[in-house]
Amino acid sequence: MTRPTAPARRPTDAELEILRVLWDRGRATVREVQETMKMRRAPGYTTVLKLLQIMTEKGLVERDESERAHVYRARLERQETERQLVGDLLERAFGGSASRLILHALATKSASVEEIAEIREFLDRIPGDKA
Amino acid sequence: MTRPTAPARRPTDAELEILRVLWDRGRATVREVQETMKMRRAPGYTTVLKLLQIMTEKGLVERDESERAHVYRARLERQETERQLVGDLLERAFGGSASRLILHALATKSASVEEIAEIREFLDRIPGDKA
DNA sequence: CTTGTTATACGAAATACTTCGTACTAACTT
DNA sequence: AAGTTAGTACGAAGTATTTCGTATAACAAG
Repeated sequence: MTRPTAPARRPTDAELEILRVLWDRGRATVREVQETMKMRRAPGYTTVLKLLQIMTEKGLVERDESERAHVYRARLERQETERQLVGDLLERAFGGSASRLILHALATKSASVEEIAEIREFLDRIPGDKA
Repeated sequence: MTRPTAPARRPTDAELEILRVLWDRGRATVREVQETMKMRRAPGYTTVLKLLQIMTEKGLVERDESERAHVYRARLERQETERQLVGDLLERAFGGSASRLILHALATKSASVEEIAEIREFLDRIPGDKA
């Protein structure tokens, strides 16, 4: 009865947590990922395994099976996935208006002085901005 | 076997689309929401009805049943929900670093000259920024 | 009053997400 | 060789999301 739902264009919550571990470490076994994640969420070993298997099917990660303990790594660069996530939110919630999203992000006050300087520099380098 | 999943802290895709219609119109019947959505996604009438019923249970929207055709409106301001969504992405993908998120948003090039000026003004008003 | 229109309510189906148990296998220990 | 350890594979359960059909009630037109 259900029209096939449009394919999810973004990693799920659990997938993103795993990807972040892989981005930080470059490559990791299931055990290593799970140990690292125990800090935050503490999913069981087989849960992480299952997720990595699914992520392999989806093409989110690559698996090296040459060793007994398979070694995984992210298929996309962190930057690329971040770009997708931001683009997705931009469309879904802000109708593509980057500034509205940015003002919210700035309002979280989590930006440090250095970060703000970095943002200024970036603004200065945007072509066509004559302000 | 499954530990109850932590409650989703954000509206789903379909819910967000409906909320956007309600924010734009202020209040609307199922019919009005569905007509407006036909442009983009074209879900059937009863689908929109069901979603609004669920959203009522969740407390995302309020229902006025005084007329035959119930009238719905969003419980939270657009701003508040946007803030939640941005905060959520910030945590999930950027570890709270607003500037990394912002640089991605800026890189989409969808920000107009006016918007960039607005962002600059906002930056200037951030206390403690002596750049 | 009968018929057609428009509404809500409700249930059910299909997919997706997350979790973990169980089975099995390879490797290491004693 | 037998037992222990550490790994993968697989299936299943529970919640969530999205979709729509069907039933039913209210209302409007003849």
